[in-house]
Formats: sequence, C-alpha cells, structure tokens
Amino acid sequence: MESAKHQPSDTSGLAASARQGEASNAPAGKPARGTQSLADRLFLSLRKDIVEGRIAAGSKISEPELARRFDASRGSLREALMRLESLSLIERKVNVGARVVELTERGLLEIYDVREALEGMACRLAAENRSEEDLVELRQMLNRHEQQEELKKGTAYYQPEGDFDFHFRIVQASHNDLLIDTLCNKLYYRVRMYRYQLGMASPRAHRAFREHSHIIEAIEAGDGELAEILMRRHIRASRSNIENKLSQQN
Amino acid sequence: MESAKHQPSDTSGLAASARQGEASNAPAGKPARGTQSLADRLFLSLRKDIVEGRIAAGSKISEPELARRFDASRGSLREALMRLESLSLIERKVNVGARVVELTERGLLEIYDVREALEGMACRLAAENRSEEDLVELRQMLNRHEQQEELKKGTAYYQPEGDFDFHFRIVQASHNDLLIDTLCNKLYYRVRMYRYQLGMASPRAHRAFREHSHIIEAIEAGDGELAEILMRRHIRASRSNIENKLSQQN
DNA sequence: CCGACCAAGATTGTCGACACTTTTTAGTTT
DNA sequence: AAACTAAAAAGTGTCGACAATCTTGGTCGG
Repeated sequence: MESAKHQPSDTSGLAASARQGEASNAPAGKPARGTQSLADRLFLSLRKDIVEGRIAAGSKISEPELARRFDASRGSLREALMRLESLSLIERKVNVGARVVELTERGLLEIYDVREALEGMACRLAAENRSEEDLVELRQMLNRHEQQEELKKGTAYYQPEGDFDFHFRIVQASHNDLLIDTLCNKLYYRVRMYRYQLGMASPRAHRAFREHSHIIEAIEAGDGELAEILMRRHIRASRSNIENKLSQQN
Repeated sequence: MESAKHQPSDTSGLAASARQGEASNAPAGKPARGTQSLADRLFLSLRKDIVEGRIAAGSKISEPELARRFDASRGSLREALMRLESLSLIERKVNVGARVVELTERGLLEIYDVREALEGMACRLAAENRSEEDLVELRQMLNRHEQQEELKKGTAYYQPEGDFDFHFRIVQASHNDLLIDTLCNKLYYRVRMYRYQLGMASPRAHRAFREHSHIIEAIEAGDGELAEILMRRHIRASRSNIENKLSQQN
C-alpha cells in the first residue's frame, strides 16, 4: 500500500544479477545496502526471471541450488521465495518445496474476470477523483501512443507495454491505495507472465487505441459510470479475443 | 489458490496457543507436525490476535519479544510476520521493524469500493456458474438466517457472522479461484479486523436480510446481470451506512 | 534553553549448522 | 522380471550466533 507512485516498466534499479556491486566474497553479514535488503534484491531478480520465463513455468525450485547461484544464504533466499508466493508466482508445499506456477487457460480467463471488476471500478473512481496532474499525464500518454501507432502502422502496433502504460496510469488516477496495490503490485505481474510466455501481442491494433481514447475522454468528462462501462467492455473484448485464439489452437 | 473450500469462521484447528500439544522444551529442530509448520501455526495465531485486537492496531511488533513469548526462534516468527505482511495486516520497513496497520476511515472506505467491484463480479459469476450443490447450500443458509432473525427480533440481529456467511458462500459459488482467494483468504481478514475493532454491528437489521434474499433469488434464476447490480447496491448501502455513522462521530 | 553531536543499547538482517521429511536408489524376495 | 523393503541421499524446517543498522539518552556548544 505504500509505493503508490510507481513506474510501469520496473522501478527496480537492479539488472541481471541480484547482487549489485562487487559480487562475491561476503564473509558473513553484509546486510542492507541503499535501504534495500538482500532478500529484496533476490526477490526482484527472481520475479523478473519468472515473469520473463527464464525460470520455466511449472519447474521445481531448489533452495540450495538457487542460494549457491546467487551466493546468498538459504535464509535470505527463503524470504524472497515467500514473497513470490504471496504474488502467486510460485507455490510452496510444506516439506516438499516450491514450484513456479503453471500457466493455464483457466487461470488466464480468471484473471480477466478479476481485472474487469477491479479496473472497471478503478476507472470509475479515476473519473471521480482524478487530479489535474492525472489528466495531463493521461492525455500526454495518449498522444505518445498515437504517434507510435502512426509510425508502426500495420505492424504489431503498440507493444504490450503501451497497453500496460494505459492501464497502469488509470489505476493510479483512482487514488484508491488498496486498488492500486492489488492491481499494480500484485496482479499485473501475473498478467505480464502470461503475456511474455504465451506471447500475446494483441492484434487488436488501433481498435484498442480507439477504445483507450474513449475511456480517457469519459474520465476527462468526469463521467464515472460511462468510464466504468467502457473499461469493462474493453477488457471483455480483450478476453474474448484471447478466448477465440486459444480455442483455435486446440 | 488452493484451499478453495474453506469454512467462514476459521478453519484453523488451533486454539489460543500457537504451539499445539506439549508446549515447551524444544532442544533444537522439532519441525512440522501434522503437515503444518511452526511458522504456519504462528501465522494463524498472530493473525487471530491482530484481527481480534489483542495486538493493538498501530502497535509496534518486537521480534525478540514475540519469539520468546511463543517459544520459537526468530526465524520462524519472521516467516509468520512476512505472511501477515502479505495480508496487509502489518507493515514492515527495512531495518526498522514491523507495525500492525492502523485502522483509518479512508482505509475502510477503500475496502468497500474494492469489495463492491469484486463481490459484484463474484455474484455475477455465481449466477452463471453455480452448481446444484451451491444452490442448496445458499438456500439453507438463508433459511437459517431467517430463523435467527425471527428469534432475535429487535436485538442486534444477525451477528456480523451471519453477514459473513452470506458473502463467503456467494464468493465460493463463483468458482473463480482467483476471486475466491483474493476475497476469502486476503481481503476478508482486514474486513473482520475493522468489524471487530470499530465494532460495527450493522443496524440495518432485516433490511439487509431482504437484500440478501433478493440476491440469492437472482442467482437461482441465473440472472448474472441482476445479481451483480443487487450485490453492488447492497455493499454500497452498507458503505453509506458506515459513512454516515463515522461522520456523526466526528 | 534549544539544537546538534555522540556513545550505548536494542533491534533487524544474514549466515551456517542441525533435525526431521521426502524422495531416490539399491537390494532382496516372490 | 516386477514389486516390496530398506538404506542413503537430497531437501526443507528450525535454531542460535554474529554483523550492520536504527534508536535512545546524555552531553556539549551556541
């Protein structure tokens, strides 16, 4: 609930290796550096690896192995694993161990239903509570996306990241910290995991852009009811799109 | 996401003390008993203490002290604390420590908005996906509550627990595991904390009961749209009620 | 008298070691 | 050869100790 302000594409200032700076030879006890614990860095690094598929979905996680790999103690690693569990990125069983979650069609569709509910509400609240600054940022973002669309007309369009920006900003504008935390700090990591690994570059190109545009207009007009309806429809359309795609594959 | 079936009033089979069975003298290493780790039991016990106010909201939590009190190592206690953090029942800062969250008016109202969104969706899904068993259980519950209402006519009615039953069952009937987990295993503990400590015995007596009744009828009829609307209205009414009550106090 | 600096105490983060469980492997029996 | 049993290997849960950090109370200077 704390980090309400938070940029879309990974605030964390850590790159590949979790152990920032000089990597090795830690005699024993060399804790927190820069107001960030070792467990924090392990968590961020592992989260990235899981979301982007470098640690395969469904694979087992060995504590001793990972601890060696990161040159950390099992204790710190364990703390990171527990945080991953609270994001539902891994599952742990007592005395058995941890596994990365599986990606299932059902799981994906369930996420869409939850997003429809929460982001619909976020959109309504954004229309009611948005600050002047929110309005400026939303409009700027839309212009930026429009330019990108002009440029890459016909191609994959709008990287998934563009879509992420959009949803992220609107949720921020709701000014409901619980909602922001639930979506941006919890659910979206799983959403990204599905996007990365099932590689869903939405072919809904400028249709999605037009929908985004209308939603922001409703927010600007302060029409919460309309904003919610449009957002829910937008997400449901995306869900239908995926649903068709999946049923074709099988 | 696992324990989808789960009874309202605390499934956990542990009573006051976290250390079940013989309490003391653990030489070193006497782990898991009954497929439940020590950290698990500490977590459940502390969660209860926080929700019911035996550990005051806003108070600081000392790891060494609690560890002594429960006769456990700091490591196991730490694991329990991290789980509490993921429920947003405590907040931790690096190198500073943990505090029980504060109960604020704003926080309570934020929860209502999220519940309106999620439970509205749960209700819609329940109407669409409910099994025969769900229908039987929902109807039985309603009858049980009606009897209780007849009995205690005029008094506080319907303990908050009755209301909890209701919302719990409907969420279960949605058959969306993510939704069930988010509400029943995460959000509801904070809701209970507010109820216990701000002592909100809803004076909305049989009005609430009638609303519950209509919602279940919509679910029985398979009318998802109506079910969602009624649930959202029900929660919003409850929110308004609290809002008035709070503004009167100040 | 108030604010800044400093030292002692308490608290948190991290680590390595040990106990108990689960899984794997080797051996024996039917 | 397949299946059951038993031992060993690997893995997880728990603990106590140590190092770094934060907090508290006191002291000094303005």
